[in-house]
Amino acid sequence: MLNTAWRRRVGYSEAMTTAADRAAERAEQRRAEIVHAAFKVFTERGYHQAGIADIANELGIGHGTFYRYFANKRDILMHVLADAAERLMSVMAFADPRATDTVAEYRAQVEQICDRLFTLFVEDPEVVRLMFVEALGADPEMTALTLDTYRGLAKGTELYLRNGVEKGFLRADLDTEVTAQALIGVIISCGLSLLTAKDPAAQRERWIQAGTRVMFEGIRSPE
Amino acid sequence: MLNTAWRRRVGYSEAMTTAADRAAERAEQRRAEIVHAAFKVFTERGYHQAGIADIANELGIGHGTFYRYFANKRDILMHVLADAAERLMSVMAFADPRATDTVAEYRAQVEQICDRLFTLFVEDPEVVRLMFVEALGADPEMTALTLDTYRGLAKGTELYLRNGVEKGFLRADLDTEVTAQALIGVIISCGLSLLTAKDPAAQRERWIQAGTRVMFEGIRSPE
Amino acid sequence: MLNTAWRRRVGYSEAMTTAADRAAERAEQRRAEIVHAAFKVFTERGYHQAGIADIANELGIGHGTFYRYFANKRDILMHVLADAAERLMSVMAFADPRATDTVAEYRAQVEQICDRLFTLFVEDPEVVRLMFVEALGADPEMTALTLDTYRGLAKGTELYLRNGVEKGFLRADLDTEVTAQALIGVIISCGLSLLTAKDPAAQRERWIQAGTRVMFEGIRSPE
Amino acid sequence: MLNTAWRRRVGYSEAMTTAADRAAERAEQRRAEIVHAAFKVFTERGYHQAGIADIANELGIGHGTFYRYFANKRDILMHVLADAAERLMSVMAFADPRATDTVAEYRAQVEQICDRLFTLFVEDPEVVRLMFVEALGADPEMTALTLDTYRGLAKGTELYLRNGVEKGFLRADLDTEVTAQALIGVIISCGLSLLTAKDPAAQRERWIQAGTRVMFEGIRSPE
DNA sequence: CATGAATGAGGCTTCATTCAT
DNA sequence: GATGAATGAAGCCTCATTCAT
Repeated sequence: MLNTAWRRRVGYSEAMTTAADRAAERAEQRRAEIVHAAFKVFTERGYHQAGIADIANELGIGHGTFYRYFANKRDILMHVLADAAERLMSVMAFADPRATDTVAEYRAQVEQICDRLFTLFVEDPEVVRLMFVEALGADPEMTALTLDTYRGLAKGTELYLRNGVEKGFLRADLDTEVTAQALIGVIISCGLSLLTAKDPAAQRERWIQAGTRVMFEGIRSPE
Repeated sequence: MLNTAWRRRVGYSEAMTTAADRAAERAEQRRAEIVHAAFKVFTERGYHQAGIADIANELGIGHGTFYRYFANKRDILMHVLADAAERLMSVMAFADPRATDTVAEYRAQVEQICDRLFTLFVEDPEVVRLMFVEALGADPEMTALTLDTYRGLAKGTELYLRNGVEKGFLRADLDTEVTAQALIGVIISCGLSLLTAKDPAAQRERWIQAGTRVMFEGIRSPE
Repeated sequence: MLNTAWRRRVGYSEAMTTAADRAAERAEQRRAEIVHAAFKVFTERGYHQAGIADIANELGIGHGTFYRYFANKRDILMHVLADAAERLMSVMAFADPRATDTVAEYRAQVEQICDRLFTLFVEDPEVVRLMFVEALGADPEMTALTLDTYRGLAKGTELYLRNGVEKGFLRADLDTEVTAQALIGVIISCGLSLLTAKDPAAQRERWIQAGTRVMFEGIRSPE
Repeated sequence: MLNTAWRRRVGYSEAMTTAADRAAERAEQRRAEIVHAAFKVFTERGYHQAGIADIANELGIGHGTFYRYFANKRDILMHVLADAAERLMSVMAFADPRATDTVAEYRAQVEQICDRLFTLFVEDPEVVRLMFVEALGADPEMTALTLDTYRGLAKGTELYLRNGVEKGFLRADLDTEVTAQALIGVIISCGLSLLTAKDPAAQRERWIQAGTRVMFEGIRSPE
């Protein structure tokens, strides 16, 4: 379940009618705006090069206001990353690991996940930039946190592999843990690649094709 | 240790007795020491958290001395990364892409490369940290440069795949370019994984096994 | 005192009640305070010996505050010099070059200008110090700029001389350009002289007398 | 006799045959070379912008060597200025203040002095740059010293004026002290003017003409 | 609540000077 | 004597953060 360190807990209550509630709603909206602006700024200039003033500027608010919503620069980074992670997760966690019973089914499932994932990469390259670049290098603690997140993604992926092994349509001796990490590596590489691709949409297709081929059949020629 | 594998040996003539030569040699040694110290400091604290003073302190030299050998902080980063890249390359570029004629031969070759590569990852995790973490996130320009480097690694890897396709022991329709990038992703993921592994040496073996299995045979169960 | 003569009055509308206006006014006042402090510091220690911290200290403000109002050390120098130049100009440019028709009138005009000018020199020796010492030697570019300023002063002085030549009360063959520069030289020399004079006020009178005598009649004894 | 603060005392003994003497001679020569190089460097970049390394570089010597001949950067400045002052003095002190008995004779003398002086300005603008720019603004102490030097030059000039007053060919009520200072001002202005003149040689002539005309006859038209 | 003026810790970099070789 | 490697004081500047309005 990923790591919870940068998970936002946004508790909307269903009835939001009092003035205080409306204020809280507006505050929450403001927070979201700031996160959005920070997303853009961190992506464009990089976390360290970006300043609080840049974020405030982006929104046309005073930079003092920023501190009414976030404790400090690190805090907003955490929230931005939580947002990015959530977007990533919402795509990857869509399917049910135990829903497939045959290679064909699983393959279809993988293709679907990849399709959605790589679409995200093409449409929101900021997510890639944040998750695979800024989060990784912000500082040692951030690096550790990010590696934990990657491991979390791998754990999620592993569930699919284990399902396949248990149901017998994947190799019985598959090292599900390491293999899952390797697959995450492929995904990261795809994300980074699309970041600078001239025609990301076209590349996306190739990655889906090539990725699933290797994943399922390997590279070797059928004898 | 660190300073031998990757140091540019400019080919001094065997007679190295003049004062100028000795001075040049000592200067080169100093540069290497500083690079080594920066390696450590950047790895431990991260590029942005690290200061020139930290590097100088590590060596017990005045921080003014640093500037006799490197123009500025960015300069030393470039040199450190060049070193890291060279170490990585020297391991990956060891084999001859066109030397193999069968899957078995190629697989042996891959296993050997992985063996050497993952050994580097285990023994010099700093290289991993520098190449896959710090280089990526230092600043936008560095990010671009690093992605270029990754692409270069992929291009190198592609040569092996193309050889296999041409010789017929790899699938004819293999998308060598994307597949090579995917393999680089696996390598990156392995590096990052070993970075925080409890028992990196043990993990190394699993990665070699699992990695080559997926790569050659895919994950699917033989029907 | 200092801050009134030369301050650019941007013509605020009489109703200056909005917060924004008051803020702008305070900012302008702050800028003026900093310029004033810099005036003092540069005069006392010299431009190169003075530090931003000295200026901030002089005002009892944090040195970071300085940078909210001026881009850098060079910037404040430019502003200080602009102020000094403006004060100098406002004294010299007071009279109308074409207003005089006889030697006597012109001489009275010159005496008045000198009176005002040398009064400035006595009362605000900082202006002299800044314009004739610091500005000249700050750096090669500043030197060129300052020499240009001197030339501008000479150009202004030349207008008076040309008026006299045209009206016939000054020598027809007067080299107005060079003579004007020579007169500026006399003024500079006076300023520098008063800078270290024991009794500047007394010296001032002598300069006015001796200066105008030489200027109009030369040094030679009437035969 | 100027002020002695930056006067070099170079005591050549007539017999210079022993090894020690030859060494001393070579040392003296080295000192002169360094002064010459510093002259150039200070002139080109300005005192503060110039570094000891620049001077050493100019000569192709190690910058440590510099300190074997001069105590510090300020020391070399003093020597350079002494050199410049000497050159200036040697031109101005050429004539005998008491040698003239008529206006015509004195005027000829002045023209000769100006001729030599302004020739120096044209041929060695570095002297001007050093004496009238760098010396003035190096630091407060230097400024004071330089103003003293100017006063010394004025004192020297005053001797000529006093001679004229005593002999009756200059106005009896001439304020010789201030007038002398004014004349120095004209000379300074001339020097600075020639520094940036497009055709210094041509300007030189105009300065001599215009300068002596004003000095002797004033600017007023003969009635 | 919003603001932005004020702050100062912190970091980079320069360069005059020293001193061992 | 000559050298230049080493040094660290000194100074500029940035920017995250605070807080009075």
